[in-house]
Amino acid sequence: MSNVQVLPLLEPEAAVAPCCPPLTERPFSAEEAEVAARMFKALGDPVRLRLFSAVASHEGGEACVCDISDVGVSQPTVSHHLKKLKDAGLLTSERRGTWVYYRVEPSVLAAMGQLLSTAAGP
Amino acid sequence: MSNVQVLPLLEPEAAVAPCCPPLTERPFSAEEAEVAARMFKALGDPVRLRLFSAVASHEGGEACVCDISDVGVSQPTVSHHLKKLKDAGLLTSERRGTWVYYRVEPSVLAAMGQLLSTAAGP
DNA sequence: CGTCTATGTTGACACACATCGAACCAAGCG
DNA sequence: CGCTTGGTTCGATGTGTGTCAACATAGACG
Repeated sequence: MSNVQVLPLLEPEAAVAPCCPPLTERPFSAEEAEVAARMFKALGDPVRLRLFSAVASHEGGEACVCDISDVGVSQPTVSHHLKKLKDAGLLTSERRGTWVYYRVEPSVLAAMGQLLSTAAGP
Repeated sequence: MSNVQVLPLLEPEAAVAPCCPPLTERPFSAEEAEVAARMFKALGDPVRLRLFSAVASHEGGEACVCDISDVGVSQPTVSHHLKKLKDAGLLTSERRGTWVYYRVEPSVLAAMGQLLSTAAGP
């Protein structure tokens, strides 16, 4: 049983900087690939991508679950995917009264954008 | 008037737009999410990410399998992942004599970069 | 307190996937 | 032609994942 749950807490500063250089700069090391693949994987599901996009594009940068849960799957599945996005560090959640609001972790888009930035920019 | 270049500034589905608008622009439709998730998923594996990065960063933009197959898995597994990347449209392959060369599909980085581009740059 | 709505959690199940060894093609070389 | 090296395909196997129904929790409200 290799079900070790060692989740290294993502410190805010650690989450921002050390993700990775652009994919085109040099071959990724195993560690870099592990970290970056986790983000890509989290967005590698259509339902999660729609949820993420719905939150990211929602006004104010945050969205209540009730506003984004219309993606064609059951409510527990939505909750499951939101949890995955949260575990991957892409979203944060906060309960305010009856509803739970999700919000995009700002550093994430920057990190992934840097990953895909070509060395030869415009 | 045959060399008119239409700039796809306001028409996301026209011309260049290879798959989707930025994630932050509006909620993705099911079809957009399906297409985009396929690319993210292809890069959502550490081994594939290392292979892709190795090809993308290799000089000349292409690499022989023999040059990038040192990622800690067996050679059939490497071939399997390269095939997946090829099926996802991220890589192309060409046999030249003894060796097989892989090369990054150029439009891919642009497409994914556009996906993650925030309306307001950093 | 009891009840209703909004989310999260659990258990179960089917399917997909990553991985390997072995067998199989392709090109060069004696 | 047989041999060697490079690469892909095949079959099997264990693990991961998406999904749902059922249950659990957290506030709001009467």
